[in-house]
Amino acid sequence: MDKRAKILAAALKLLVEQGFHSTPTSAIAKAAGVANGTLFHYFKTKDELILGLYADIKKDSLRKILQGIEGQQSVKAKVKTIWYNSINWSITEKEKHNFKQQFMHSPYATQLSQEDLEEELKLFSDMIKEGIEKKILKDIPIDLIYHITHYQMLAIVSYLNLNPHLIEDADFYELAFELFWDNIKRV
Amino acid sequence: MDKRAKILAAALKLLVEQGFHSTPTSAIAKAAGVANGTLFHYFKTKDELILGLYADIKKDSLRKILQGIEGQQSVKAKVKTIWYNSINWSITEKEKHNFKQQFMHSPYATQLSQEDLEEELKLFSDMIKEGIEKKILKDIPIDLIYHITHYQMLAIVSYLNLNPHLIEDADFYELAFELFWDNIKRV
Amino acid sequence: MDKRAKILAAALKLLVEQGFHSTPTSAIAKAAGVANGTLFHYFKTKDELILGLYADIKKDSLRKILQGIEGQQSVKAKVKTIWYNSINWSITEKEKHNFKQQFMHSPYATQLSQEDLEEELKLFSDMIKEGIEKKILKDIPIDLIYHITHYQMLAIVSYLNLNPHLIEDADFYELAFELFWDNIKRV
Amino acid sequence: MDKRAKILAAALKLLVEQGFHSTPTSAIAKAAGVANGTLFHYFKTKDELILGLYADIKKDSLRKILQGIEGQQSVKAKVKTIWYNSINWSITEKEKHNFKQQFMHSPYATQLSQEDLEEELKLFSDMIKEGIEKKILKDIPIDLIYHITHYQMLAIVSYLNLNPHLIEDADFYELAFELFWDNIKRV
DNA sequence: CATGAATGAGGATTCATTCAT
DNA sequence: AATGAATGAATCCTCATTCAT
Repeated sequence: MDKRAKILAAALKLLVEQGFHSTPTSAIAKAAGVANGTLFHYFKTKDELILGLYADIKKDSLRKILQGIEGQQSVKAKVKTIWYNSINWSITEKEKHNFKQQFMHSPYATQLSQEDLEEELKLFSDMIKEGIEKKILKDIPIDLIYHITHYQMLAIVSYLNLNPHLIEDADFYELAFELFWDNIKRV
Repeated sequence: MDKRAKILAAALKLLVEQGFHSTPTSAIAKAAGVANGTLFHYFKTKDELILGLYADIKKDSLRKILQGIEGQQSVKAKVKTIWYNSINWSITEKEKHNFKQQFMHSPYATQLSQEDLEEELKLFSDMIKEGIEKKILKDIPIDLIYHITHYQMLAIVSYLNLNPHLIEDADFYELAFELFWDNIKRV
Repeated sequence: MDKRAKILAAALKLLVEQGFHSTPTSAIAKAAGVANGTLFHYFKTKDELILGLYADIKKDSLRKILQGIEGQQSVKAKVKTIWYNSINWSITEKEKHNFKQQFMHSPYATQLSQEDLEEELKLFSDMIKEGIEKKILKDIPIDLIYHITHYQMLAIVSYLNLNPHLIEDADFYELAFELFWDNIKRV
Repeated sequence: MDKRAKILAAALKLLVEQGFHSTPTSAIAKAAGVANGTLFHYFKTKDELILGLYADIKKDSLRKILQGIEGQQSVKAKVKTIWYNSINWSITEKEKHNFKQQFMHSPYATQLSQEDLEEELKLFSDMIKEGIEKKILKDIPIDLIYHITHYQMLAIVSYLNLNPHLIEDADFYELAFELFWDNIKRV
């Protein structure tokens, strides 16, 4: 692992544990095993480090979420794959998930471009559109469906973190997905 | 308005705008129209101010959310009242809602007691239990229903903030509630 | 006990325990059972309180030290009385003794007038002069004898505080006085 | 002189002049010609600076006090060497002496370990023991002799500071030592 | 006399950032 | 590229003192 990666890894751990402002860059450098100044060689400012970390995490998240979607035929199967991948990523990459949540609810979020915010929506809007056209999904605005979906997944992640024994329980995922599907499917 | 209230009001405004750590206590005092030391006369530390503000906001939120629930007969009417009150509070008290969200995703949240975290759940669990027993709601864990409900409301609030013209649209609330009701009602 | 006395008593206790600058006037007022402002009604400033406390303590010390000296005939008996009274006062009024020591080694000491500093010396100089003239004491400067005497007593007080079991031991006082007497008596 | 030494030198001067609590760290840094933060780079807290200064001064004092003692044969010659070295150090290093006195009479002194307090006693106890065994010194507890000796030296230092013309007067030192010697020698 | 809320200057400490090596 | 000593602005908090009641 090169120094840049070491710094990012240390930053992720400490920023999530202690919060953005309560984590000095010196602590990050120390945890990364590099000198104080080295951190600023790779990231011009602390903000750049945090924004860079967010970008890295988001890229990682999107990549993992889309895995296996190509092989799926039906809209429901595609949605299920994404739904499962999302929750799986948030559980296995708990620190990254927490970082994202903390980031999105901090003043840093205002620095994100419109484009950035809508990136995820765009990836899924074709699939949602297809679902609506095929009368599988409710005929409501695409971004409303996206919103509901996103928060449904957050609900399940939060619930799993409070009930960790369910993480390995395949039945629970089935149940949770069907709950969610009732929410958006056309009746 | 007494000085304590002035300080809390100024704190709410600034903390939401600039974030917890980027808001100096001096700025809060100035905005409240009191001397620097006065803030510390009412709140021993900045943390105590933030925790105190959270407690105040939570109390306000719970009070408003429960309004009018006594008059409702059916489980669905009760749930609808709470659902509507919640969203209404989050929209009309946008700053307070944002503060709560930022607070819950910050390291401050870890300072909350278990009791504190479950307070809202407890208030609603009887109603949820009644719904399950009467075969109106799905037969799944109470706290799972609570979780889903909570996040559904967050989704709608977030969606309304992105589409402010819908805030006055009664039809949208009907639509959104029915969506949500599909999610938890027994089929 | 009136409020002024209560304040002085509380000040003595806290100032000795925590030091002059680490003891807020608010803590003194609280310990004295009076309001913050009341302290400043009796003492215009914190410095005035400390100086006033010193003055009180010094007066108390001098009064006790001179007790019973009138009844003594010989120079040695007079010196012994003073020597014993001094040590006794420092042991029984330990807090006052410690306050005096801390005061004398602090920058406050520079605020004392020359007169103030020499008051004790003057009280004893006649006795010392008599001792020298009667060839009982060594023929060395009066203030040197006074200095040596003063520090001898401090030595014994310090030693007694480290060995508290000797405080009740009359033999020890005899021994200690003879040691000291060897120091200043003419041979 | 490196920055750490510059800070210690400035601290010594200012702390003695103005007292521990009346001397801001900013004033020390300024006097040392370094930035405010630099002081905290070398000393984590103001307390650590003061404790560190005390440790340095004590080391310096002990080193100077023991100089030349190896060459002395008799117990009296050894004691005289130490007595003279001690007074000499206190007079030439007046600021350090005053710092030590102020420190020992402040609440900082309670932070010293038992070991720390007894270090000087231990250095001299062999010599005192030898003196008692050879029937040169009075047969009284070793630590009592040490106490008396220590305070005798303080008395002379205090006297010399009030009478500076005697500092160069070799006869005075002879006189003062003989006075002291009468105090502890066996008769 | 007594109170205690209010003040605001002052001080210890932190920390992002720079830069000479 | 890497280091870590050095910087000084920024911030939390303290506390002597005032004053309206």
